[in-house]
Amino acid sequence: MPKAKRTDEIFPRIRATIMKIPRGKVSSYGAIAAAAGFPRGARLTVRALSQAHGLPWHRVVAAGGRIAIPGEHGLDQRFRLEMEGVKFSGKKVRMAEFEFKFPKKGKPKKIAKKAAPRKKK
DNA sequence: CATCTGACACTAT
DNA sequence: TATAGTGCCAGAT
Repeated sequence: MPKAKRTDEIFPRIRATIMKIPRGKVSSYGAIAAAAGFPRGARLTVRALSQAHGLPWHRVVAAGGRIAIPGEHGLDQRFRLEMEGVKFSGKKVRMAEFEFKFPKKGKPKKIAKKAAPRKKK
């Protein structure tokens, strides 16, 4: 088995995560990456969206609900989100009301979780 | 193998 | 709010 754990698992995983975002909700690059298994892979989410197509890219925003897409595409994204029922506060999405939380894998065992211990090298 | 780039996140000023 | 610097990860050259 697997050892694959390579970049081959990155895109498929991120794509699947993005697909889980329900209509009318949004998520951030960092949150998606973390949910997919890459706590620091915000850039990976970016790549996944840019390379793959067919994904609800308009439901993905930067931290704080900010639209990180330059040019008119950003306005397009905002328009699409409003069309789905998402409201904005100035230039940002009201994350407090529309940020989608991904399901934690979880196992119903005791809670716990301590901050993510960073791997040191 | 070294360097740069990118639809980022976070902190400091 | 805006700008700048730093860290992160993978791909492109």
